[in-house]
Amino acid sequence: MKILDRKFYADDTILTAQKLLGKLIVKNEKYGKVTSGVIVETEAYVGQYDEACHAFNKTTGRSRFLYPEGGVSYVYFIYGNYYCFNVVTEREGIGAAVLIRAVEPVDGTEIMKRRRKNAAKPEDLTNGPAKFCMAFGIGREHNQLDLTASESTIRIYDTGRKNFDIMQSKRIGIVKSAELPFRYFIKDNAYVTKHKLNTNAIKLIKKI
DNA sequence: TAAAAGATCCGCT
DNA sequence: GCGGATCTTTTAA
Repeated sequence: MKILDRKFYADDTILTAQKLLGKLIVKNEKYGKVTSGVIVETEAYVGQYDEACHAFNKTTGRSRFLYPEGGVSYVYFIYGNYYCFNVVTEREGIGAAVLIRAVEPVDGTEIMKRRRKNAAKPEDLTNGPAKFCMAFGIGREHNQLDLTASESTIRIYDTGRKNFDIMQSKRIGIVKSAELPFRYFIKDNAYVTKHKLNTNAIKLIKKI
């Protein structure tokens, strides 16, 4: 498998959010083990005209990490309890990123189960942005990682997975710019976040 | 210095 | 489907 390179992330944020579906995210664990999963749900945060983006019209203590060149991680803390993991996109100076909302577990599921005691079923391990971070053990120390480097703790690979439909909907849990349809997910995948928006979603792309 | 809001999860209905 | 928990980050004064 091949690691996604800088060029992949330099693309338009909305396209990158779609292209990340079906890709494999891998994190190194102790004793040579890894946790990994296929990305099945993403959201785009584009900065310029998107008020929900942390970088909209400003640079703050945390949002300064949204401006490096694409392919770097952006991890932030939310609701007093949870972490969310993003991938910075486009070129240096543009504050935009893709939020990883859900993955389908591949390797290290026993580690994920240990970290996700509340998960009754396998699909509860990683079907949500903060659940994914809990299952993978992602925290502040994983901010600003270069995801294109083979020695990085977290990397994203091209799997060659195909034959799936991409669905589009409004984003979940935001108030500002809530009308923008920048959420993307793989149709009929059991590991996608459960939400009423799923049924109203628009069919977008057929992958070959 | 203080106050309000927040890219969520979980338990209960 | 709905509301509470919980505390960091941001913004305003």
